[in-house]
Amino acid sequence: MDSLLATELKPESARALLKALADPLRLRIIETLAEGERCVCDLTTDLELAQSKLSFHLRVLKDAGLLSQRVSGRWVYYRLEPGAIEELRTWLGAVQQRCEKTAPPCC
Amino acid sequence: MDSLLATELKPESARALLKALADPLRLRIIETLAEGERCVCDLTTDLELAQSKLSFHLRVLKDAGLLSQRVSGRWVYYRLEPGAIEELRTWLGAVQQRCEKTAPPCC
DNA sequence: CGAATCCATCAAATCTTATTGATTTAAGCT
DNA sequence: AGCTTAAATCAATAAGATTTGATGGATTCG
Repeated sequence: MDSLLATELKPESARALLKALADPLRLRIIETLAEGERCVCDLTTDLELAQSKLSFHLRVLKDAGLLSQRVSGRWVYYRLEPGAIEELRTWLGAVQQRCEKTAPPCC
Repeated sequence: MDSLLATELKPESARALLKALADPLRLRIIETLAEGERCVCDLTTDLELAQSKLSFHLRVLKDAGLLSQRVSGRWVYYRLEPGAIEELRTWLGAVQQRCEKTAPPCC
């Protein structure tokens, strides 16, 4: 029915996305995963991070919907969920619309 | 020379924008200012906020480039800087591009 | 001038996030 | 089974962000 409509992001989810992206380390993770799916152990060496630290940030990104994971044996592979950023852009577009009324200077 | 090119946002500034937007109260301020320019005293009553609290968040938004201010006598009027959100959207678009290579599953 | 109003700033208290090192669960290996 | 490795979780701490109430500068008004 509304399959063609971009489902408007809940403010709550939008904020989770914004907050997740607003961190330099997490952006590094995202840039790295842009190269392709990686397992946690490769990420720790590539990014030179303590394992538990990386795990913490991966969780933030996953909870926000920016990453998904795939488990294979002992390894866990993370990859980007590119739709998430698209949704955020759409949401920002809506905010922008509301802001562009360019209301008259007050008083 | 590059006057027509959207000047790419520095990561530092992008993060400031993301962080500034990732807060419910600050989003309320933005939505309110979307109605038009307002002085701080009107905002305190409209949003029912302590003055120093509002002042704090206005500063965060202004430092991120989302608001600008105009001083007139005792009053300070804040208004949206709509270009800021546009810049953020552009920046997000660039991130998205980098992410959409859809690299092959690892291993 | 003196009183009142608008607003920014400051310091202290509190709340939230991030880091660290240790522990735990699960899987694979010999 | 015992040993090793991968990764999540936990508890303690550190670091940041926000809130609160107080203070001070600037401006207007009587």
